[in-house]
Order: sequence, then C-alpha cells, then structure tokens
Amino acid sequence: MVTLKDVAREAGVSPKTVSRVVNDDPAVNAKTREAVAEIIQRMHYVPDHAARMMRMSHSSVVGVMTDAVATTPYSVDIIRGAQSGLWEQTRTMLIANTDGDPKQEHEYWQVFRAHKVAGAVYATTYHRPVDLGAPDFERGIVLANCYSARRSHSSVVPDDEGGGYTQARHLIELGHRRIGIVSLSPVLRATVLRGAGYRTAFAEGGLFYDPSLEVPGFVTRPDGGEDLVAYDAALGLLQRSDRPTAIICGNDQIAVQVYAAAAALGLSVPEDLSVMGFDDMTIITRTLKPMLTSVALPYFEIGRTAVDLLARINGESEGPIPPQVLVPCPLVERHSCRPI
Amino acid sequence: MVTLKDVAREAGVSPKTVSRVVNDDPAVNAKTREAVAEIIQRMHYVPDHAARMMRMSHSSVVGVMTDAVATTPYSVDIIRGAQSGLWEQTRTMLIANTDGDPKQEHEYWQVFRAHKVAGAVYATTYHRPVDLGAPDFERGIVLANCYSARRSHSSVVPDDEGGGYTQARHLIELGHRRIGIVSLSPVLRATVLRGAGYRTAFAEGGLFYDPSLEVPGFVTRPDGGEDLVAYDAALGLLQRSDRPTAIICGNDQIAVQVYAAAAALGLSVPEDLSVMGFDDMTIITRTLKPMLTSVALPYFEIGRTAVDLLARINGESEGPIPPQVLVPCPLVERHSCRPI
DNA sequence: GGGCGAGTTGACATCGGTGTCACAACCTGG
DNA sequence: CCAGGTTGTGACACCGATGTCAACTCGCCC
Repeated sequence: MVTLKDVAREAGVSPKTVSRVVNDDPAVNAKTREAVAEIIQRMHYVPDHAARMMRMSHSSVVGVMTDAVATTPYSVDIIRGAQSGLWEQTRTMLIANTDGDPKQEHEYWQVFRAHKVAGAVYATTYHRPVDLGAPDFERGIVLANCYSARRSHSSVVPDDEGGGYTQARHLIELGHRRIGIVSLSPVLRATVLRGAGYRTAFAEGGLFYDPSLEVPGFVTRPDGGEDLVAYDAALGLLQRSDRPTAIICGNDQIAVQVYAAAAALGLSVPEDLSVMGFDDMTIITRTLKPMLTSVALPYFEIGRTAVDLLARINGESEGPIPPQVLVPCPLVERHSCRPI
Repeated sequence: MVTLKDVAREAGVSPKTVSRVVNDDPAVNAKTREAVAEIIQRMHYVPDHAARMMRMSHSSVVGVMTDAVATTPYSVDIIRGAQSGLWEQTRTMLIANTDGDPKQEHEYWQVFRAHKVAGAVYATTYHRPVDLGAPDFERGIVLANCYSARRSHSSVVPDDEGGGYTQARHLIELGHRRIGIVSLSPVLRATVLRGAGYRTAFAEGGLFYDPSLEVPGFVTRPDGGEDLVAYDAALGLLQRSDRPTAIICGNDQIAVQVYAAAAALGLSVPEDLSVMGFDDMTIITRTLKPMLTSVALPYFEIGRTAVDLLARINGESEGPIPPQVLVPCPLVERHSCRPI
C-alpha cells in the first residue's frame, strides 16, 4: 500500500503538500505540483478511501437497498440508472438485496450507517407503497419505484396513468374503436392507475368504456402466487361476436399469450388484431413475431432520477425537492399495431 | 455520530473495553460486557466502518465489476448469488457497472483499490473469454461467467457442454430419435460446447447426428448486432418430409419463435412437437403455453460460487482453489416435452 | 531599510477505532 | 504468607488522510 507519506518522502516534500496536489488545492507551486503528480503516477498512488472518509466524516458511497430484483428482471435497470447517475457524481454504490426480509433490511440500515453512506435509495421490484418504519438513518432516503404511504420520503415512480393513456391513445389514433384490455391483477396500484389512463383516452376519443371488454390476465392463487390466465382471457375476448380489433395488455407476458390465442383462432397480428404490450421487456418484445409495440417502464430513468434527487436532498446540488416525481412511460413502436 | 468514546464515557469504562465487547473478545467480564452491551443498544452505537477499516487495513467490502447486465436480464442473478454468499461472510458489495467501457473499467479498479476491497468478482453477461490486462489490483480476482484466455485468474462458468448433453439426453430418454436443433450464433463459445454435449448424448443413445438438422436461430448482422431468425429456421425444419419430433433451442427466445412456427403450421406442442429451451428465463418459460421445459443457466450459483472461491483465494476459508469451476445446468421440467 | 501582503510549505493535532503491553486484582498451591 | 499464574482493564501509539495555523520566502512600496 503506497501512502501519502511514501509519495512525500520520494518527492522530498511534506505529506500535506502531496495531499494538496491530490485535491487540486490551488495553493501549490506549479513546479512542485507537476513533480509530485509525476511521482503519484509512477508509484500508482491511490488515496485511501477509509482514511479520507474518516477525516471528512462522510462517504462518497450511496447505499442502494432493493427487495428481490429477480422477479421482474428489467427492474435491475433501476440499479444501472442509479449507477450511471452516481458515476457522474463520482460516487459509488453499496448494494444490499434484502429479499424482502425485514431482518436483513434492518441489518443493512445498520451497515449503511456504519459506512456513513451519503444517502440511500430504496428500490422495489413492483410499483407499490412501502412503509420503511423508522430506519434510524440520518441521511437522505429516496424511494424508487415505490412510495411512502405516510409521505415521509420523496419517491420516484413510473407514470402508470400516463402509460395507460399512451397505450389507449395510440390505438385510438390508429382508428380502433373497439379495444379489449387484458389487465394485470386488479389489486395492483399499476392496474388502477392505468385504468384511469384508459378512461381518459377513451373519453377524449369519444369511445364508450365497456367493462366487459376488460378482463384480468393474472389471477391470484390462495397461496399468494399468481397464475397467468391471459390465454383464456384473450380467447374469451376474441370469440365474441363483436370482437375487438385491438387488445391492450397489462404487460408483455400477457401479450405473449394473446398472440398465442390469436394464432389458435387463425387470427394474425397485426392484420386481424393489434396488440399493445406494457413494460417493454426486450427479450419478449423483440422476440415475438411481429415484434411487439409496447410502452416502456422507464426503470433506468427512475434509478437515475432517484440519485439526482438524493443529491438535492443532501444539499449537494441545486434544484427543487418534490415529494414525488413521475417518470413518463414512453411508447416503443414496433410492428404489432396497425391503422384500421 | 455516537463513537466508542461516547459509549465508554457513558459506561464508565475505557474505549478499549467497549471495543472488546463489540468484537466479542472473551477477555471481558460477563457483567461488564452486559452493561456495555446494554448501553450500546440504547445509544444506537454502530462502529464506524472507515475507522475500523483503516486500522485493520482491509475492508469487508468486495468489489463486483460487471459489463452491461442489461441485455440478458437474468444474469443479474450472478449479483444476487454473490450478495447471498457475501451476506453469510458478513460482507457487503461495492458494485461497478462498466458498460464494457475500458476507461470506466480502469477507473473502477482504482476505486476498488482506494476502497481496499477484500477482493473482486468480474462478471460478464455472456459466457466468454476476457482479458483483464493488468488491472494493478493486489487482491484476489475471480471471474464469473467468463474465463481468462491467459488463465491468469480463477473462473466460475456454466457447464454448457453438460447443459447441451442434458437437453439432448432428456429428449432421447423420452424416445425421440429425430431431433432438430435451432442453435445460438455459431461464434459463441456456448454453441460450440453445447454442440459437443449434443454429440455425446446422441452417440450414447445410438442416434446419428445429422448436420442438416442443426440450423442457427440467430444471424450476425454486418454491424455486429444479431437478428433472431428462429421462426424461419424452425419453419424449415418442420416443413421437411422427415420432420423432427423434437427441437432443441439455443435459448428460450428461440423457443418462442419455434412455438410460433409450429402454431403457424397447425402443429401443437407437445403433442406434435416437443420443444426444449435453454436459460430458463422464467418470464418466458412460465409464460408460454404449454410452459417450456428448459435447462437453467445457474447464474445465482455462479455468483455464489465466485465469492466462496474468492474467500478461499484470499485465504479466509479453507478449500481447494481450482483454476476453473463448472457449475451444472439443471433441467427444469415443464410441459413442452412429451414421451413418444 | 523596514514593513506588509501574497504565495508556498510544513508541523501538528485529529478523525474512530484496534494492537500492544503494562498493570492491578484475584486466585492457586506450597 | 508469598511466588507465580490467570483474568480483566486501561494507557498509549498508530492506521492514512486533512484542517489549522504558523513560518518562511519573496517582491513591492513607502
């Protein structure tokens, strides 16, 4: 381990001067600076983070706590987004996956405190309310993809209502007038919000919202798990005499089954049926034939926005500190919707 | 910030004694220990990581460097696996996503050095060779899902050959004798290895390996990207007069298109055609109807094994230090393969 | 020539823990 | 009752950086 002292001895100056060079303190003679910098290079000196942190009593590390990121694979993009923002803040990320276990969660808050992290991002797999309790943690906390029911922390969440609106609006603009919906589980907040979006778009387009055209694609089992029943749901919609010309899906997995149901009935996408996904999971949307038009969940942006907001909360950058930031869900056009 | 001294003053003992209690040093009187422990609790004292690290000159943090985890979403399970192993080692994880940019990579090695991380895991999205160059980093490095062409570091990789063997073997045991293969891009190491696995299983089962029954499901574009052409590849196989009764897929995305091709030809899975996936991406395998039988890429285990190996390399736990660990790819049976 | 300010540098204390070693208190057996 | 050992505790130095403040060297002006 090369230390300040080693460099100082080599350069024939005091440790403090080396420290000044490392920290771009202008009060160093240009010639000295140059000489020291050269030696730093040559000796591969890297300042010790621990010592620095101890002296300055705060860290350049931000803690990121997540529940199980596994179930919705693209939600890790929250982490990539956070990473990307932190990179620009010349910060790094200490990651903690709790698998939703409150005991682990509690322990990680301690770890964060021990590391004196500059702040924390608490990210969840699903857009949902959370209650952090009182995590005795002094620095700022931002919620990503979730929000505090008690409004105790700022949150960054996807604009599900806007996403729903976008889905419906796009189909209406293409001329569709009978639109079926195979939605997510009705208990999810996303379902409720998107439903509101559909209605707004329908109303704007002068369409009648027919509840019988909206069926859930997931059902909750007694054990709490979920079964994907979109295939049968879609069959039901497509076998009606007043068959819809387009189907809005609660997510891309539902779309897979809608495609299958259409194929089973001899209907082809998009000629006989337009299909609109949600989430934009590329392993699905780019794999289906034809490729699926979908509305993206902006996970990356959510992570990115969360760390920016965190910096503001910690007073390290300027800007407003809204209690909630909605991140838009953009339309990603591919080939599963056509004008009618 | 509550410090050792604060606790010591409150407890009427020396800081060193508090330190002993915190570190479970047996040389403390039971009564003293209890009293101090109580005060630690009450004051919410958490030892400062930086100070500890500085004194002991090594950290309880392990660096994890990844290229773009985004493209193959489940590869983040490497991270979850690492996290899980580290949790048991009471360690935490500093994560660095380089997006494959060598400049960022270099900088993160510096960051790792600055943090005096106990070691590093270098994980990639695809199973592939890597050349780390000379990352002037003194602690142990383990490669996860990749391997060093120069054999300079230990690596943990999926047993692709065994996985290929498992795919073929399962179908042969179900009685299939004509098996088609829609493979990944031929340039991938995984493709080569699995090919070897197929051949072994075929030979064991007394099957003739017919090269015309193996077609690529991905083609590389001039710009380096890849196009998924499994639909057409599968159509080709299924329209032959000697149509295969089963198709082995290079991954689950290929299987999606094989399903679609079968449906287009009026063939149903698994009655007319058995389909075997690879990767076990659950958002696909559990979404397809019928659910897809697949061979899992054991990402979680890879991450888990990598940190265990790292601990051995750093001399913190006992055990052999193999230059390469193969992690088996287990069969996950669902409903897309049937006996014939 | 003396004084003053700007520019440059270094001595020293300090951050919050832990290793080392000394020492006091208590026990044991002869 | 004392030598010799065990147990429990604290004083002190130190890890590697940086803030504070003093000191020293100039150049410049009165």
